[in-house]
Amino acid sequence: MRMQDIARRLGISAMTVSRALKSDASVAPATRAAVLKAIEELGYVPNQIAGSLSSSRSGFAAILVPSLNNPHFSETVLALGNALHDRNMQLLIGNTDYDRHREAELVRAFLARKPEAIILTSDGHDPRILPMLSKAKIPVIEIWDLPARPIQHVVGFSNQLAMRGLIASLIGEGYSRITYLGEADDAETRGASRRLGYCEAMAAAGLAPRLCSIGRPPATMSDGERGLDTVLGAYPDTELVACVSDPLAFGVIAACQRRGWAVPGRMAVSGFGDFEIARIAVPAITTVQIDAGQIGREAGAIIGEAFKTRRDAMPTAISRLVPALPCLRASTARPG
Amino acid sequence: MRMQDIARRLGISAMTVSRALKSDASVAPATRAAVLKAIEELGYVPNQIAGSLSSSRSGFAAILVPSLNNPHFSETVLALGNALHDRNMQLLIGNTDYDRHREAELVRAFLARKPEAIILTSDGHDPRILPMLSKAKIPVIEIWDLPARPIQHVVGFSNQLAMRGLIASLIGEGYSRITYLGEADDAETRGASRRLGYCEAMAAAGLAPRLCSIGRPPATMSDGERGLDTVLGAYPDTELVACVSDPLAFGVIAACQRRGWAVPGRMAVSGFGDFEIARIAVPAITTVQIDAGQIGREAGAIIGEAFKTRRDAMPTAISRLVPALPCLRASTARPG
DNA sequence: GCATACGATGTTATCGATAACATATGTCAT
DNA sequence: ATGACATATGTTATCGATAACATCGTATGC
Repeated sequence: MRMQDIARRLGISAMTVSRALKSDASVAPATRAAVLKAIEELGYVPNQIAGSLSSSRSGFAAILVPSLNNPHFSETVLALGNALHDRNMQLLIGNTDYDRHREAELVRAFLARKPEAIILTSDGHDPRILPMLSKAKIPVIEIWDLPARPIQHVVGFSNQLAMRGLIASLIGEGYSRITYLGEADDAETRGASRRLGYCEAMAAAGLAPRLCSIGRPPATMSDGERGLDTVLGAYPDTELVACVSDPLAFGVIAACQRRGWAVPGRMAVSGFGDFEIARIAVPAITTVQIDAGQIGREAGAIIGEAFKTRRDAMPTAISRLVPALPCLRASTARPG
Repeated sequence: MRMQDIARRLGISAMTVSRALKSDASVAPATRAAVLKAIEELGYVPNQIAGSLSSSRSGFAAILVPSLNNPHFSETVLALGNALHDRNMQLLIGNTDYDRHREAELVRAFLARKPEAIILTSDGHDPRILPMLSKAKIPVIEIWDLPARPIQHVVGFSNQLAMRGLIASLIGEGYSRITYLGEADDAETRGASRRLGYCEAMAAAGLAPRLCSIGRPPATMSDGERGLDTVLGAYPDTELVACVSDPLAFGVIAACQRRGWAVPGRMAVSGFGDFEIARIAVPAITTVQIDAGQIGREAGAIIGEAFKTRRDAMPTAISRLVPALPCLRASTARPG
C-alpha cells in the first residue's frame, strides 16, 4: 500500500496525503482529518525508506555502546532516546561488544543508512572510521571519556581525574598499601585512564604504584572473585583493593567474605561508577558517582544545537563535562 | 558521492559497481578489484536507503526489549546480532522501557523502515500492533515467555512452569511458609506468570499462597531492600522469600544482612534468572537458570528458516522451547 | 563451422515519498 | 473593484541503487 492508494480512495493527490502527515504543512483541517481516518482504517504505515531517500532526512541518530549490559550505558541510551524522541527522531543502538573492529563495521553499516548524528563511546577507535565520519558531514559526539584527540563534540568526564580524586581521598583516610585491580589489555580504554589516575594519586603521596589486572574489559563480578588471589599473590600486605569498576569490587568483596575476612576490617575495597549494587551491597561500596542520564541529555542537546546551525559545516566543536564525584562508603570505612 | 561517480571515474557503468559489491554477481575479477580499490580510496559508503528502496530488502531485523539493563536481554540481543551478522543482516534494537504504548510506537517506527523480521519480548502487547504486524508480512518472533495467544513464531520457556518447578523443589526441601515477592501492576508480564507458577506449586502442596508485591517492573535491588519489610509486615512468620527475580532477591538478602539476620539461617531467599550476581553473592542465590543466548540463536535460526520458505506467505508458525532449570544454592540451604 | 550458452557489461525503468514549482480559489487593503 | 497575497491543492522531477532486460563477445559441443 502506498500513499497513492490512500489518495485515490479519497480523490486527492498523494502529495496532499504526505502533507497531511507533516504537522506543519498547510492542509485544510477537514482534509487532514479524512486522510488520518483513512490511514487509521487501512492500517497504512508510510514507507520511510522512500521518504528518507526523497527528503534526505533519515530521522534517526545512531549510538554505539561497548556493552548493553551496563546500567550506565543503558541509562545514557534511555536518556538520549527520550531527548531525541522529543525532536521526532529515533535512536538506533549498536553494540560493539568492546571490539574496535566491530565498532568500525557498525559505523560503516550505520553510515550507509544515513543517520543524522552519530554517538560513539569514546574508547579508542579504529583509525579507519575517521575519514568515513568526516565525509558523512553529520554531528559526531563522543561520550563518557574525554578523548585525547576528540573527533568533534564531546560529553563526558575525565576518568583519570575522577580516579585520582577517589584514591587521593582514600589516602587521606589513612590508607597507603592500596593495590589497583584493573583489566588486562586495557590500552586506550577508560580502564587505562583510571589506572593512570590511580598512579598519579599514589605518586603525589610518595607511594609506589601497585598494579594488578585480571580478565579483559568489561570486568565482571567473577573476575573480582578470582582477582583477590591475584592481588594477594602480588602484594600480600594490601590493605585496600581499588577496583576499576563496581562489579569487580563486588566480586572482590564476595571473595573476602568467602574467606571469612571482614570488609572493611580485614580488607577494604573500592569500585568505580556507583552502580546500584554499590549502594545495596553489604557493606556498601566506596565508588565514584557519575550521572549517566545527564550524559545522554547533554548529547541530545548538542544534536539539537548542531541542527540549528546546520547547512554550513559544523562551526565549533562543543565539549561538556559532567560531574564525577568520589563517594566514600562502608567498604573503606576506618575502624572506630 | 554516488555509485555513478565511482563508475565514471573507472569508465564503467554504475550497475557494474553495484554488482561488484554483491558477492554473488558476475563481474570480471579485475573489474571488481578496480571497483573495490576506488571505493576504498574515495571512502565511498553506498547509500543503503536507495538500495533498500530499489531492492525492497532493508537488510535488518528489529528487536524490541523492555530493558537494556538486563543481562538476559543483552545476551539474547548479542547472540541474535551474531546470528544475523552471519546472514549479512543488521540488528536494530529498540527499548520499550516496559511500556506498551512505547512498544506500539516503536513497532510503528520500525515497520516504517521495513525490517525483514521483528522480534518482540512477549509481555502483553498493545492490541493495535497486531494488524500492523500482520500487514507487514514479515516473520514475527515472540521471545522469552510463551504467550497465551502467539502472534506467529515463539522462542522461550514457560515462566509459570519454571517457577512452579523451583517452588516445588523448595517445598521438597522442607519449606512451607514461603512468601512470594513480585512486582505491582504486573498484569500480562512475565512476573504474572511466575506468580501463577508459585501459586500452583503451593496449592499442589496444600499450602495457601502468601503474596506480596513492591515496585513496578523491572524489580530492582532497592525494591528488594524495601521489600523485606513488606513481606514481614504481611507474613511475619515467613521462612523463605521467593522473589520474582535475582536482583530483587539480592536486595532482600542485603536487607536481612543489615538487620543482622543470617541467610539462610534466619531467612531463606530465592530468585529467578541466574544473573551473575546469583552465583557471586554470599550466600549464592537459589534461582532458575535460563540460557538467554540460546534464545537469541534460536530466533536467528527461525529467521533463517522463514527466509528459505519465503515468497508464499509463512506456512507454519515455529515454536521452540529452551530449558529453564531450578538451581538450588546456599541462600536456601537447610541447616545440617 | 555454426549454433547455443554463458559471461561480462550497459540501458532503462522502477521503488515510494517529497521538494520544487504551478495552479486555483478566496481574502483583504486601498 | 482590483491587485497583492495567503491558503489549499495538484503536477513533475528527483533522491540513488538495483531489477529486468538487452547487448556483445567468446567458449564449447557436435
